[in-house]
Amino acid sequence: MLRIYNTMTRRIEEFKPLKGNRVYMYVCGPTVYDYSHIGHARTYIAYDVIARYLRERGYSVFYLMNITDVDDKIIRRAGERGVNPIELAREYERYFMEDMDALGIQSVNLYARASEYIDEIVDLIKVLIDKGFAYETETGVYFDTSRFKDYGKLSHKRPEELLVHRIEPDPTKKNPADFALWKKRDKDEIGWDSPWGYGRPGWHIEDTAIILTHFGPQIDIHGGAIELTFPHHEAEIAQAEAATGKKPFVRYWCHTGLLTVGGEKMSKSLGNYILIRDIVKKHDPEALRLMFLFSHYRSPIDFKWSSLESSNSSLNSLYNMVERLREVEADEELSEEEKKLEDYYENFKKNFYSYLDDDLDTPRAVAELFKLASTINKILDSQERLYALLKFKLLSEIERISKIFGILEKKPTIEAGLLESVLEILIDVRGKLRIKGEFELADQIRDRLREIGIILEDIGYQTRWKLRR
RNA sequence: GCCCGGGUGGCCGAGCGGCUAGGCGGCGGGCUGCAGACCCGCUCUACAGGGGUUCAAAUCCCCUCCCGGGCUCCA
Repeated sequence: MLRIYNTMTRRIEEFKPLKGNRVYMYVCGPTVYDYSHIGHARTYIAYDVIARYLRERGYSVFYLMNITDVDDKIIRRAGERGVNPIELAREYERYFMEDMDALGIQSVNLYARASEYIDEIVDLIKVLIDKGFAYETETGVYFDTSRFKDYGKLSHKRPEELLVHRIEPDPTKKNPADFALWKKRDKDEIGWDSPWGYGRPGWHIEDTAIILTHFGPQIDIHGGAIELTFPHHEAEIAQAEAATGKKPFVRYWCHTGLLTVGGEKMSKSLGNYILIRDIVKKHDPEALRLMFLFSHYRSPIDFKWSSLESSNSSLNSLYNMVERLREVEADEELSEEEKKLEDYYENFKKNFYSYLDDDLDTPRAVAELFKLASTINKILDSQERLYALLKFKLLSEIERISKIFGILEKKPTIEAGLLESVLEILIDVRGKLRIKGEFELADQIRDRLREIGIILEDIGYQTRWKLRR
């Protein structure tokens, strides 16, 4: 039985989708006005693993993510650069996709751009006004939080707490807690026509419109980082439930812990802003994934380069084990030791999946994986061969795990550039043999290379190579 | 100020009433022409501090200290 923590109830609950084994899953995507940083990586890797696990568990998951391409920050940045905001958004969206690819995140079924849902957003706002949950002022259309009794239920805030605000509220609002559905703007800014005049959507409405369009009034999982709980997700509940009348809008609210660098939230002014693209240049993305798996998705993580390096070593040791297992010769006899390993393996499976079932407890599952690795290494140390069926079982299990975690997915391949370097080393060593007069060995190298299609030609003590046609 | 999370061994990080988590690093040993990988052992009875509850507390309760997040920009 799969159980998952629900921010709404603050409890771990049994996971039961609305419609059989179909899972509607939505995660708040990025605002594309800058390169993505490791905080994004943390969040999206966490949901990638959740989606992968649900699928491995037999659920048919539709994973939907929005791309916020209409937003104040985008407009400001575009203004600074003198470019069109949508063009700027497309550019950073492309970088975002590249980063997701680099991190091995392919689990999202559909990315939805806010700008392509303006009609749906306008329709949704109309419904909210008609039902008396929203009102128009000279600056925009606002959601009337006093009309929605449940406002605050997700973030567990009392109504009086909602009156506290850091930013000066728009004076036309009835209540400081009310939030914008439509912002009226001048024609010189990017925007769209609406029944309330030219302008653009508020921050929270796009997600609700996209969800209602693709999934309808109720979904199974809605995710995002913990910082989005209030006001963003609170507002989404208000918009959706007020508009459709169906409760709950979301069956399981998931929130991932925040990532800090040097104990503080990343910011450019602090100089602790680490981009995904800078990490993957120097480090194995799988090491980053493993680093995140070492802690629970809801726990905060303080990023340290030393942790990433430590995870890289851990990853290497797992790869070594897998390689040894792949290469060991199979036989048909089951030894006493192998019997024990088989029992251990059955036990491992039980533990491993029960930990993942328990609110995706990857730290404990990963711990089990390392114990398994150590057990496999021991047996590979103690005997030359491995019982064929056992070898097969272990390898297929590891493959399944690698699919869930998105690690150990690289097959050892040599790309062309590397192959050339290897050839150069070989030619260099052969040259040294010739200088020493060890022609027999040098000729052997030349002959064996010729057999596989590589021709060596000596010109004095220089050697060049070409491929046989 | 109010509301949430946290503070665990050299480092990272689980556990959340009794049952050796795990990883990384270091040291010693085994294996090895050398290196690497791997195995064994040690570092490792650690849980911010102070009270309390309990047969039993890192885990529950109270107080204090420190850190992070939210309180309409945020993954």
